[in-house]
Amino acid sequence: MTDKSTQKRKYIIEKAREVFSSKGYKNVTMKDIVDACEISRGGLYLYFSSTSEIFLEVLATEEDDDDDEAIERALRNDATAGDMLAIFLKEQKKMILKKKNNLSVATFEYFTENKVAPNENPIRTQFDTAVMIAERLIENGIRSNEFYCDDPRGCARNLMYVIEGLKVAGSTMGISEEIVDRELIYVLKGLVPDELNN
Amino acid sequence: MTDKSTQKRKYIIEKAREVFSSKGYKNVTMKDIVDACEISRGGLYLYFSSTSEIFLEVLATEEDDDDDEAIERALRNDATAGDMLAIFLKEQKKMILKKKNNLSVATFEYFTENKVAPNENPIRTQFDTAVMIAERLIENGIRSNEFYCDDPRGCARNLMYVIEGLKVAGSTMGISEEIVDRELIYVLKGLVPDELNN
Amino acid sequence: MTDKSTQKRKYIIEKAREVFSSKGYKNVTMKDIVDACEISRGGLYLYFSSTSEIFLEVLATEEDDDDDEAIERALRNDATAGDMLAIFLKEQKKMILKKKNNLSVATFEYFTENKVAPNENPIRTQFDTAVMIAERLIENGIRSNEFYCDDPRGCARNLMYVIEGLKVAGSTMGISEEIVDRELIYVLKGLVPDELNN
Amino acid sequence: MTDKSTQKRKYIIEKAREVFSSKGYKNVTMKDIVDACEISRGGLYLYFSSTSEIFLEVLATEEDDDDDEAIERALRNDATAGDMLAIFLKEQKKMILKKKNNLSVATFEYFTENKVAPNENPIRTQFDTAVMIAERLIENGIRSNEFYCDDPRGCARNLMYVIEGLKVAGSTMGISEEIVDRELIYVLKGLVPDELNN
DNA sequence: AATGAATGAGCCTTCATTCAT
DNA sequence: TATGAATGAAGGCTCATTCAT
Repeated sequence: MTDKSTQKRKYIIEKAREVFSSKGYKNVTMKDIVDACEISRGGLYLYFSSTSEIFLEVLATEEDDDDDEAIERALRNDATAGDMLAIFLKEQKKMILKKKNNLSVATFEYFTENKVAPNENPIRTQFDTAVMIAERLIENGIRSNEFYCDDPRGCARNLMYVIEGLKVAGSTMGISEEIVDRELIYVLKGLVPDELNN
Repeated sequence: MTDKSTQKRKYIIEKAREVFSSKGYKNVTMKDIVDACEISRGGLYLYFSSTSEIFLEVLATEEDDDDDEAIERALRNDATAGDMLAIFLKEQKKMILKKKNNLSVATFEYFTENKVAPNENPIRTQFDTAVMIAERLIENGIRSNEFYCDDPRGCARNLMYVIEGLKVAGSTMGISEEIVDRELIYVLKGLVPDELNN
Repeated sequence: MTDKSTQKRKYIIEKAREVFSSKGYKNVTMKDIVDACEISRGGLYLYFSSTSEIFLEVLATEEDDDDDEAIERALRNDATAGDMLAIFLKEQKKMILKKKNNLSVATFEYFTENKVAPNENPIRTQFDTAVMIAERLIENGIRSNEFYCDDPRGCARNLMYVIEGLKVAGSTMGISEEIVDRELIYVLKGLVPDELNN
Repeated sequence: MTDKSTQKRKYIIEKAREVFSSKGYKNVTMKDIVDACEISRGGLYLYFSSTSEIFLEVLATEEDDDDDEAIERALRNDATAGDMLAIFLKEQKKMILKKKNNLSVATFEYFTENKVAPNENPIRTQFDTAVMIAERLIENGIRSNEFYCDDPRGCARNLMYVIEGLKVAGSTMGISEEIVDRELIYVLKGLVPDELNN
């Protein structure tokens, strides 16, 4: 029972993720999720009692992410720092350009109307994690003399804020791959010793 | 007549701006605006027939902005480039920290569900304008030897994307003034000749 | 004033006739009439206070009808009874096939929901008039030996009920000119001495 | 489930029939039907989403009609052709005089604003059926020498158009039983050999 | 556990009617 | 007289939520 119902919760979460991914947060009704899950209205209420509750669980339940894995693999092997940062940025680009399932719109919608304590806020957690990863990658590069930077954390943060900005731009004004590249390269230039920039 | 009704339109727009400012876009109903304006349901329909229509007019109607003016004044006088950039950033900070009426959430919501031709998109226009202003200010600083930068436009863009990122962060994770300052300073450091950074 | 306002009433009536003619009765709003007359909402209320009131006046105000006139002319001259009946029926056909401005739908709608004393009912009046005319035409024909009929009034009534039936059929099922002709001819055959039918 | 909901549909249809019967088509709102059914607004929308949809089903769902049955019975026994025609006409009279649930007004209203392909038009179908029945009855009478007529179909059609005309007259001008009788008798006289008319 | 019919609150929209100018 | 802005009642529709089965 408990086991079975845990399974069902997971099932609902995954279906709901798809729904939020394509419709954002506010546009999603319980019926949308009921339909996606092909269960009954009442059935859904046995597990969750609002879209908000479901959404939080969707966020809490990490999607299987082969990307982080790719980075882990790279870190374990002998990839150069540049290679690894490239992998990281490629992932970020996918999200900016919506080439991958993307909860960012839904998340934005959710957290703009539901204020949450900072430390419980998955958005912040994800952001902080991303900053940390970027920082680690940059430090790696510094150690291997590929990059130069006297404030790796500051740089990582700058990078991530630029990426956030690009995500918004992608959703609100539309943005081309070229523009994303241009901005990312601008940031990266600051990491490369001057003589290489010429 | 026409004059009076123009007044009323303006009145509605301003009330609506407050509403969108505090509730975003999707959550706003015609009733909300009716209530804010203290007019009748039918009365509102005399002027506008949907929240979307109203919202677009809110965007189109520039809020009286003493900030641009402040910058203009500064430009006319003998303010240093640094002073002027400071004024510009102070304004941006206000928006990030929501210390001033802020449509960015509503705007985000609107344009994520209503795709618009790039050149008609007020968001993009505003963004481009801000980039232009920042670029101009930076160039000023370069001319007066206050700043150093070999890609003023790139730097202006980087600055604005960071600011966009900070706005989102402000809306979704919450953000303190310190953090905003830290990020802006990080960008500015890149503008100042190295010897001064020490 | 009185004179001027009488003119205006007439003006409104005629514009309203067009509206009722094309939209029926129930679909017509005060605004429709206001728009057709190009006057103000309040202005219309100075003359009439409901669509019902206007509609009754439309009915009461005979439309200038060149058809009756055509018949009158025919009656004055030496047209044969057959010619005259043909003119009469041609008019009826126009109405059935909606080739002329036609209040019959509006009238039907009005009188099905507003019961009126028989003698004040313009529909009945018009119907009775039409029966009378038909009767007179038939009698003419009998006198000239063109027609044969021992119950001219009954025949006239039968004719007019068939015509009413054809009007409904025209509005509800659609009806072709051939069918109208066929039915009218069926009735007329009863008027022609048997030997001529062969 | 399906069975229960089928029952409910039927229930709604029957209640709606009464409503349309007494108020016509255009005056009927979803609320009227909700009230008649004593269900909730939302409940009705579970089954139907517009008055139009409901009305079409009302038309499609034949009301239990003991009349056709009466005729069938008569046909099976040794009723004379005259008897049978009398039964048929009695039914028609009921409808003309609104002594039985009568959708003709509503139907008229519906089909004057919703044009439908002729063969899908239930009004036409019903009319054609009635003509056919009348024709059959007349032919019966001819075979038994009760009636005389050299164009049974034409006569049947004439009869039905007169009946349609009488229905409209009933709705718009009001009509007495005597008048109905008079008109029907007029038509029937044409069926009876002359010598009997005296 | 699961179903899905039913409810009713809440927003949308239109229109007859009024009223200050 | 004439205007047209303003009102609010009425009806449409959707959706979260409940509940009998």
